[in-house]
Amino acid sequence: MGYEHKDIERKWREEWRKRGTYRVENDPSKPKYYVLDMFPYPSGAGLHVGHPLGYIASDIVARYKRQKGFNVLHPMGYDSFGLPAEQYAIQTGQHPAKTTEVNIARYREQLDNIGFSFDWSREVRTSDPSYYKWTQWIFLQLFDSWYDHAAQEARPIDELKERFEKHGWNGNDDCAITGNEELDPLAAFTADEWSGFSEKHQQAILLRFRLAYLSEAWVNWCPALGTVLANDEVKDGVSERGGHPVERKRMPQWSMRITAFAQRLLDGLETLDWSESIKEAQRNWIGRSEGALINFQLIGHEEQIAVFTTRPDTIFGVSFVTLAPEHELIEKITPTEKLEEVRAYVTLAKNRSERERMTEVKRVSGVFTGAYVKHPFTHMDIPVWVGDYVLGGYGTGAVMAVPAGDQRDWNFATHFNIPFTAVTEHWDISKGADESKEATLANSVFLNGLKVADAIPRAIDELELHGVGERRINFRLRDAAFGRQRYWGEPIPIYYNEGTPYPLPESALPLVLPEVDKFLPTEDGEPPLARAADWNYLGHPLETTTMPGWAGSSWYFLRYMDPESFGAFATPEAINYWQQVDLYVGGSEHATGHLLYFRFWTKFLHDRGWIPFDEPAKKLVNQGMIQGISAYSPLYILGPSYVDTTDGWRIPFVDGSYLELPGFNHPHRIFIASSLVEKLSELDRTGEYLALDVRYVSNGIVDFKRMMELETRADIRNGLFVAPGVCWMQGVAHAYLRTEEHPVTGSQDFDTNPVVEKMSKSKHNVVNPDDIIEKYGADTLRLYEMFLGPIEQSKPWDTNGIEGTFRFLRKFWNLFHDQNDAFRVSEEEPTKEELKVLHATLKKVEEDIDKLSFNTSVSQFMIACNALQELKCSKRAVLEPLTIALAPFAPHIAEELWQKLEHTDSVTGAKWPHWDAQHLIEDSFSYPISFNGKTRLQLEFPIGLSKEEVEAQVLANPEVQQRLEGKPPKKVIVVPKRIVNIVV
RNA sequence: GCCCAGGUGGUGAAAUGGUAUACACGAGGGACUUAAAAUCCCUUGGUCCGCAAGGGCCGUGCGGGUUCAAGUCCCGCCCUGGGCACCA
Repeated sequence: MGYEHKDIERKWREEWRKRGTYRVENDPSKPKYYVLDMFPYPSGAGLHVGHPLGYIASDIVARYKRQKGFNVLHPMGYDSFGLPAEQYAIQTGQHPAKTTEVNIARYREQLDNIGFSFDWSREVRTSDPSYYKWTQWIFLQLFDSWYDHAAQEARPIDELKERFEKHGWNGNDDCAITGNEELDPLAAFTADEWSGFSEKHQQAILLRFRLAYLSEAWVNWCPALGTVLANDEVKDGVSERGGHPVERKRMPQWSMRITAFAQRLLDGLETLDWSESIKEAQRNWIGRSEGALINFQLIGHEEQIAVFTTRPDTIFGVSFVTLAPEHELIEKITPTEKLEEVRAYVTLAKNRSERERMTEVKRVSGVFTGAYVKHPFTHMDIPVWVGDYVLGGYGTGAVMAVPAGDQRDWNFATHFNIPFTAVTEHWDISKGADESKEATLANSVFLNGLKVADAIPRAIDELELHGVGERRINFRLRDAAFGRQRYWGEPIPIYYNEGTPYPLPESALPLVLPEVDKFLPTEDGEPPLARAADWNYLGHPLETTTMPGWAGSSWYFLRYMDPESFGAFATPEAINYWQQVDLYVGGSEHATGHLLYFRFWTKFLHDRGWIPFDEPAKKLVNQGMIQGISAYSPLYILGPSYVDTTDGWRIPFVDGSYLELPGFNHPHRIFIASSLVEKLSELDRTGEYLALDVRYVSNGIVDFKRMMELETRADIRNGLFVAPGVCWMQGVAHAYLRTEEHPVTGSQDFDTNPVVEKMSKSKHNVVNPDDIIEKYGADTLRLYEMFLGPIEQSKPWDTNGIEGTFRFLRKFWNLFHDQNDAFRVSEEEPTKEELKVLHATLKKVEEDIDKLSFNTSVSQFMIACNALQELKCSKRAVLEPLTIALAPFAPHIAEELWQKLEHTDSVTGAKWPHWDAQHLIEDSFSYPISFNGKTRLQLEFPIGLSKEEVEAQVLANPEVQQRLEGKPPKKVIVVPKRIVNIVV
């Protein structure tokens, strides 16, 4: 009886599906609102309670906006290409498409249980050929484009070709050109020369300008995964997924020229309503720095060494030049007698893994090349060194070393005893470098006496005047690696004619992922696609690498606008109607990956005229993580011993006696499976903690009874548990729950150590939303997730707290029902007080949704419910609008009550109730009377009273008089409807 | 090291410069009940005085400041979480 959440929720899920309640049409007569959640990857683990947090928030906004009269696009789909399915395929032979299908079905089921208002008719999957046809199409457009820096936009490559035909190329006429430059700079050519070039040569040159291009590039090669990783997929020298070692390697590589858009990606941030931390992360990632490019003439060679510096003002402090070990001039300039030594160092430095270089930051290493350059102003000889503190991939791979102004240079110079002088006033160079921007220059000829800020432009002017340098803006952002030596991704629509890449014609799209016998690289190290029979286009070999995970997710928001569109990724009508995403909700871990590529592709599509806006999402909210509370029990290993049981199980255990463990109230007896003991002894992990499955833990105490109940179920291998008598862990074969000699009988509790950390399977702290919904219902789950705290904050999940929201829903239900659960709503006129509760709630909830402050709106509903219960109010005029307002938060119960209120339409379409300020007007206000800011008493006065009247009445009050002890107050401050403060 | 976010009861948290701790959990007490569940009511920052009614003092990471009034604004620190990093 009462609020039967299971029946209600089942009924309405079914009803919504039947009625097509959440279907959205592209209806230009209505104002639009686009709410989007970040694309989920359908992992095999399914959803835990942390995942839907953002979806619930966006669903509330979507439903609210719909009630406010907007046509709301709120779609969902799957970023369904990706590594885990492929890893699983390699292990099991199961086709990734199949695994993905199963995982998606599971995701869908879980999502459906929560009651989201997604329009599933618009679902997209990146691994669906009808979708990736357009991912490939966009790739072809990128291949067909170059970046015109003068116009600051992407243009068709044909225009560049025309330009070459007419004017040739002067070496740098404002075209973006990256990749291969440091190894093989592209020389200028005339129009005549261009015409004389072979087709192959012309294509090779055009490739240097295309926005999707193939080049020899340094890549992060991960041998264990057999693939190339992007910079943001590598963390601490190992792969982000799986933690395998990664090495630097040079190989032909498809890349995206995102660097061409660096300045616009930076500038565009100013226009976005995104969190400051995400914008800052992107700014750091793009890493713009202003400075100068300075050329140092090599002595005895034609070449110059170009360096980039942000401190050209310290030019007179240059005491040596350092090249990165990868620098191409090293071989050339090193005299024969030094060659062996230099080569040895270069080999060593290059082979030092990223990890070593990271952990040995403080270790200075380098070698003198024997070569010298000329100082551009003083014409003194400056030695050239090689040092691994200079990075090959940043700037020009060379620095002018100013030990007096840069700490790293100072360390290097000090280590190798290279002499140097101060370049700023009053500085003791024996103590370190003066990196202060407030310093005044010294020993610097024409810069003497200038502040750093003034010296920099002056130095650049001089460099330009002497033709030895120029103003230069440098970006940290690198071009994005685009090819993956992987099977489960979009095939790159490129074929090769005598080694030259050509685009497939649009008519050949989609280039469907072929069947292969194994999902592994071939014997000679080719990617899996090389295994496919007939992997060619009209006899020409097709590209065998596939696109990275971020390809499909860089434009998916456009496909939702028009998912069926056959002739375009979306029709112009659909794009013009839906425009940008109004609210984008997702995790902040995508700050520099997805969110940057997403913006990049949007800018590109804008430049080429396919979409009318150049930022994908106006407002972005990062939901915080919901953390798990892990329950730890100390792990004591006292040495393995075994007991054979009568039924043939080998019960390994560790000392059968109870242990008094420090910090725990109850004695422990811990048994550990033999294989585990061996493993742990090897690892020497005695004294560490083991995680217990949180399903058995309540308030930090293990509920032994519950554990026994749950573990008699079929799937006993799910997780670890420790009991007074038994320890059992996932993946340990020789463990058994019950023994003859050590029967587990009692319901003896024991303590665990709670630790708040990331919710994950490996920590046994995962809470599954399905379990919560089973017990409390989806509406309670939705409310509770919102009630936990501000959306963007991380917070631990504590199932114990959920009772509060569950109780609230039951109380709300009871407002509509009598003691016998008969529906009873009166048609009486509401009282003034009841109306005040209603309108205060509508006002607060509306304001809070606009601020995305959902926790406070849930509180307000609770306050209203408590107040109405107190007032014994069951009047339609109050409850009906409240039901509409609650619907975005708890749609099932609201729909049920709405129906009971004799409505035949859905509450989803009900107009959001208008709140009226007249119901909120108070007659009087209870003033806190404070003395020197400390509240001492309350006095009630009518609202209409003037400041002076209030002051007079307050001072006339006997209690106030008593506190004043007859002395006149220094000052009395009256803030109407706020406070009275008396200064004594 | 640099950048960003944050620090308030036992816990999750609330508070346009204006009554700090709303709402909820937990805890304690009580009502109803044969009992349990459910529901409802009361208490719940610390501390001191008082039999009590009630009252005093202290309290939003620490130290200063502005203000009639500071969790909120300013200056200087400390701590936690996240991001970046031999980036020239």
